[in-house]
Amino acid sequence: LLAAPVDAAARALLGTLLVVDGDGPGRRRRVGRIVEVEAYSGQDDAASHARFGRTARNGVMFGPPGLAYVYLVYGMHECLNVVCDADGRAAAVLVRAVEPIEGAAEMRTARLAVAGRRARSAETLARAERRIAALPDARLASGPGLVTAAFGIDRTLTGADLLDPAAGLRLEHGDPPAEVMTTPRVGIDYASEPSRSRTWRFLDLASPSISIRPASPRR
DNA sequence: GCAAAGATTTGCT
DNA sequence: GCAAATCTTTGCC
Repeated sequence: LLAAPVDAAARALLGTLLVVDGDGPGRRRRVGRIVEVEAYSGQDDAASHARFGRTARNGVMFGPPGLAYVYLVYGMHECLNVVCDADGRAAAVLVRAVEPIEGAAEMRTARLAVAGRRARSAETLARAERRIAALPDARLASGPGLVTAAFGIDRTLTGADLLDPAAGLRLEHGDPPAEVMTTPRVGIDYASEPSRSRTWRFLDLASPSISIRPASPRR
């Protein structure tokens, strides 16, 4: 399924469950439904990390489907990708938003921990804590950087097999959305045409957890 | 070696 | 609505 061309694989990932096992009192089980993704391809895609060919960072994108590719953007946010397409072909699907199903309290705790690490002053920390405490469960993982914050995912997981039923972070089967909307990808204005306009963002408009971005529909 | 820019989020004007 | 925060990656000299 994930071995398909990356746009088809991205569609197929919508509705799939993202699962983090609990391994103690400090890290409890979390489950969410993937409701927004973007497809990225190889050298034919001017928006992809693989557009310059194979490098130290993107190497895993050339590997077999189902591996995790986690990278740091803007020096502060980690983003989770699922490697797709056949082994040897660079492709990955960015997980942009997840709808919490189980363990929302744990996700909120994880969000607070990230905010605590980042805050530069007591005032901004208090403000951030109030903001996160007031978030509806559905908004805890409604952005690529928020998915990793809520699920406790970082770059050390790059290369992990998300299809392994025994993995601490894994994908599990979930029901696909009734209707899928497509738009151009977000935040890739640096890319040339036709890559920039390619409609490789896929979302479940019925979900309350999709990200709110300039290129996304309003709710 | 160096400089530039980034698959984002948050807070303030 | 705009710009800062923050650090890694990558192209190029």
